[in-house]
Amino acid sequence: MKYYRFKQEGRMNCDVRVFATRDLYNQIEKTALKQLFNAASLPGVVGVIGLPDIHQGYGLPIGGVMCSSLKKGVISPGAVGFDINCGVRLLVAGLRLEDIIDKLDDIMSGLKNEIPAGLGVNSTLTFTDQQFERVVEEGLPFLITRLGYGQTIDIAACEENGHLKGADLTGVSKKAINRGKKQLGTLGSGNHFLEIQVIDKVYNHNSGLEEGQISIMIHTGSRGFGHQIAEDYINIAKKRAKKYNFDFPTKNLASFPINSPEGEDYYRAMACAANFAFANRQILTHFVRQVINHFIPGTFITVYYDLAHNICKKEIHQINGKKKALLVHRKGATKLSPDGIALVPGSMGTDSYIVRPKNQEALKAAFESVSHGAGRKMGRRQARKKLSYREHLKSLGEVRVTSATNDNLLDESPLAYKDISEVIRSLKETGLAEPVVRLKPLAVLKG
DNA sequence: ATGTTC
Repeated sequence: MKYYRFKQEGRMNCDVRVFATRDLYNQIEKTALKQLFNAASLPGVVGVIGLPDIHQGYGLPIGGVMCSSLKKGVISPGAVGFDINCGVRLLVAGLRLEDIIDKLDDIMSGLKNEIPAGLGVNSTLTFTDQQFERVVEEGLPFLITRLGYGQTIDIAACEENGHLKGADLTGVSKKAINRGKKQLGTLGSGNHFLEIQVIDKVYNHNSGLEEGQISIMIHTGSRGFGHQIAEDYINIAKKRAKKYNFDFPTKNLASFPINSPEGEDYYRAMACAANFAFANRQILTHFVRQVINHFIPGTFITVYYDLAHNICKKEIHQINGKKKALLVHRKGATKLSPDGIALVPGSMGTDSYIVRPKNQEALKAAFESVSHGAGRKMGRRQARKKLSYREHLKSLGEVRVTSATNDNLLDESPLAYKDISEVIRSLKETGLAEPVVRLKPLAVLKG
């Protein structure tokens, strides 16, 4: 286990641990570290960690985890971020590379036709007010058993069974609901993608997966719905700072006491956005099943796992050797599944991994968290300026890219992201995780 | 990330 420990001092309420080797540590921005110290200074915060690839974010850095005491702590909309339950789902098909390779182009254009993608794009589906309310409050169990999008066996394969409890639409603005209702069943834009992959290396045979098998990865979140909820509550938190006599170390970490009316409202609204995102990935799964079965009838597609990158949840962890009930905020970080696996996606056109914990002590010290994927190396604007289309195409190699909009292609180029193998190496070196399976992209539908 | 800049 390898981490840097910053002892509690000044306004901090707890230590900060940053999982990194010396090399990695030297690459971390000062501003990202400062954000961790700020997080540790919020009332009732009892644990803050940074994962090896942290970089500056809004309030809390991407790759940051902040735990507050459920009794005395805060809940911070900024620490969850704007894309609530942005996350990744992995599907496994009963197909091998040779079964699909000749039909890949047809399947990709089928997916492009079926799945709305891009900024501000709306769904092809319509939901009544009541259906929408039940989907976001009850999550996958309702969507699957009552609306028919998938099979009940899919539910158990998702983090929290695809349903964050306590979701309640009453604290969600009309504006958020109106945006959300039109967007359930869409891919989105930016780094969101849908990718067909082949399993090209199995490090551990307990994974149940075989080399040459086909998988599909879906990366999307809660679209305008979660974004609006985040914006609404961040604004409220900034305004209420006085009421609760909070002197936030930075505005962007504005928070509520967990047990305040506003704090409870945010949790219930955040849970709605989390359920929306689980449902969104489930509906896209339904489209994937339809399209692949259209071209290759009889194909069985299972959900391998589905996890969140940006969320806060009530969990039990050890603090100073004692079990404590915490509210764990993860931003650009994921929790290991009950089976002890996590998905670590690469950028568009690069490898992804399934990982498992390497060192149990590190796992506990990190509140069972690992990195969420290859972070950005260049900002969006910087990527557009610095990269040429030719370099970008070359970096994609054999990977076929279908873009919904052909917009901002360079923003999401593999060249604008860190090398995923470096992220995996850093997880190994810090003892957080090791690879179980490597997935190689064949074709990607870019959002 | 996002009907694209508190």
